[in-house]
Amino acid sequence: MNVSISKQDPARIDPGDFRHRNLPLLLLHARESVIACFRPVLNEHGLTEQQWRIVRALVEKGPLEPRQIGEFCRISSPSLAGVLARMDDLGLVRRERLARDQRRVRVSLTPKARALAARLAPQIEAIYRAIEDHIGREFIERFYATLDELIGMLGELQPVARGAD
Amino acid sequence: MNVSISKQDPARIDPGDFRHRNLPLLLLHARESVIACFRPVLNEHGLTEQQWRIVRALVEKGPLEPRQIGEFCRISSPSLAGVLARMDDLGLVRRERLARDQRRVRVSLTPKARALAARLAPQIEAIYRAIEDHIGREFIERFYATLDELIGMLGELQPVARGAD
DNA sequence: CCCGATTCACTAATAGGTTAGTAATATAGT
DNA sequence: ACTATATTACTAACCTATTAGTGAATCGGG
Repeated sequence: MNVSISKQDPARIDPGDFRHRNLPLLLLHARESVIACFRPVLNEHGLTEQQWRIVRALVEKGPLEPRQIGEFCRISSPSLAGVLARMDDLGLVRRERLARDQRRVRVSLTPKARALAARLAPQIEAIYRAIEDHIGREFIERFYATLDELIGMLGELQPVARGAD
Repeated sequence: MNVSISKQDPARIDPGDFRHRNLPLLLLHARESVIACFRPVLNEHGLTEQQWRIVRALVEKGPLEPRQIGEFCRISSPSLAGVLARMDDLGLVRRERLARDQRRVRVSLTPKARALAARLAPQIEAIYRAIEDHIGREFIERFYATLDELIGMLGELQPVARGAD
């Protein structure tokens, strides 16, 4: 009699079992759409997205240590090791041990990287303006605020999840 | 006299040259915050995020061809080749050539993958409810709508950029 | 029917992400 | 001073992303 009710068999799965759209997927798609606007100019200058994030962070904040770069640029420590090594090879950054704490490293931009950033920054800003022109400045401003809010609220949810170990 | 005006030297770069926050970075952070809620349960069941996206897509839409999976799950063709091969090895999907078009492939879920999805789906849905409880259902609904809108609007911007080749 | 162009899945090479774990250094407590 | 702990950057192994390019199959126009 209850044949029409799904889930009588726990091994059964049915499209209707997903009441929520895949949010990580939607965010991936959105990010992909945005980055696609910038990737052409980055590639033109031989930079990857991650490298540009780091260059920009160092321009904005001055020399940083790897863990600070990782936190600000959202790059994990293992990824960062490779990225910074390649950037060092390319002559974009310099790495030096701190005298007072031999564990730590100070990463700073080379003149070459500064010149690159100076060439790139206006192009990047132009793309932001083009995006604003197309989809509306208010929309973007609200979007920034929404993302900040989401990150803030999920940040206080995660510790709860970790407590369930 | 105009020393206070930056950019007198085109090779000079200055934190103030960035008037817009890094949007791809903000989206990355947001996505990271969301996926962090789900990753523990996925790992518990031995699935990567990409594998779960594919399983879910096949549950929702039935058997698909690689390029359809790639489009829906936002996975590039080269990545997909590896992901599907590993999923095949794990016994999660089956791949068969179409008789009428030997270039194409049909990917379908195995019973094992269906059982896995049946176990996972309620847990995933529970996490969505926990998120809704914490940050508000309305917020999430608006957020979905905003992301859709952004994707839609950027989708019509990109062809313009490609026209500049 | 044939040939050029397109489509499809795939490979190769390199970069980055995730998880787990390591070695060196520094710090706190005794 | 000395040991236990914590921190920092790093390595290893595996998986995924990006870019470029390949070969097989199909399609469309002549």
